[in-house]
Amino acid sequence: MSRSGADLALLLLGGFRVLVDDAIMELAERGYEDFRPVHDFAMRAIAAGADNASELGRRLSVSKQAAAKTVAVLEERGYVARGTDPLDARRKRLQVTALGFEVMRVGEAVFDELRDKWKRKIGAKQLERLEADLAALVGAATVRIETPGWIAHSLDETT
Amino acid sequence: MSRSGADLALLLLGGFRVLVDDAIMELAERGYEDFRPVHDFAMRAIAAGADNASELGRRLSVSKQAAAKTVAVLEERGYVARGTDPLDARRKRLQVTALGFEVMRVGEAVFDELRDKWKRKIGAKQLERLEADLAALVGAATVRIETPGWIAHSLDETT
DNA sequence: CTCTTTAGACAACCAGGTTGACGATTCAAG
DNA sequence: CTTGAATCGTCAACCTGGTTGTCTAAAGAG
Repeated sequence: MSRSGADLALLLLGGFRVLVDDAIMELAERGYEDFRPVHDFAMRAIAAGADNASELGRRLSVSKQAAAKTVAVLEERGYVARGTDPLDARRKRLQVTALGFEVMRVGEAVFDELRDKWKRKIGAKQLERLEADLAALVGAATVRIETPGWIAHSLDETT
Repeated sequence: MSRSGADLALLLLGGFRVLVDDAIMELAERGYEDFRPVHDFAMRAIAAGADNASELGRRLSVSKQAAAKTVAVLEERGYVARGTDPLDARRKRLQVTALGFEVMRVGEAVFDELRDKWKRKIGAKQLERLEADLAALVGAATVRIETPGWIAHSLDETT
């Protein structure tokens, strides 16, 4: 049953989408409306020390303007707070709020539950094997989760 | 080594991106500049009988305007031709050109080569296993490859 | 012959990125 | 202390790839 390479790509994309769509839907049901992976990524980066928009942009490999937009929605939802920096009047210091940490925790739990569901379907051993194989295949390539024309551009146009 | 559910999602996305980015790069090197999965999809649909923009839109679950835009780039690159329909003066009959079929064939070959590379890395048996597992997990969910706010919206908002 | 449906085109808009410019502030160097 | 370069955040304009709404022309049903 030798599938084609294109089918393999579709399966991978399908797996990702099923997982993420389910997670977003579940999060919405639990009261966290329209929470997306990119939000989680940004909050993690902020919690990890990217406490201003420019730095956040650098960490996410995105322009500072794009980072600022993301921060704006996170602030609006109450997931991060923006204060002034006493040491540098240019900066707006970013901080993940309690609510922000909560939604991150719940998001993690939701993903873990989904993974458990998969584990029950194909078995723990095989799921770990699948993950190990994928890790080997993907290698060191860092996954940039947003990427607008994602399906379009290669990561570094060596053209 | 129990990974988290979020990591699993990232691995799947990473696998897809590595595959697709490599394929696009390889296609570009072979002279097919900026050829993307969505183009292949559209051409297949056209070849399969969606011979006008409105029908194409319906098949791809996309507005007829979006379909028309895709057709425009395919026509510009010489992959599809647009003629008049003798039976219906409203329609512009679409046809995949010889060049169009060529790029589809090459694209398929490129993907198959990439799959072979993976096969050499983790073994034929295990790759087939991986595909079978993914197929079981993804289930019947049809993968809509474009999807603009893909990472955002769920397929059918049962909210 | 008239009413409704359909194809395709045009325009306006949206999301989520991009680049460029700019004022305010910081910092390094003379 | 002053001055020039770098950096922060913001604003504005633009790009891509979708969307909806509107319109004309053609087709088809009654």
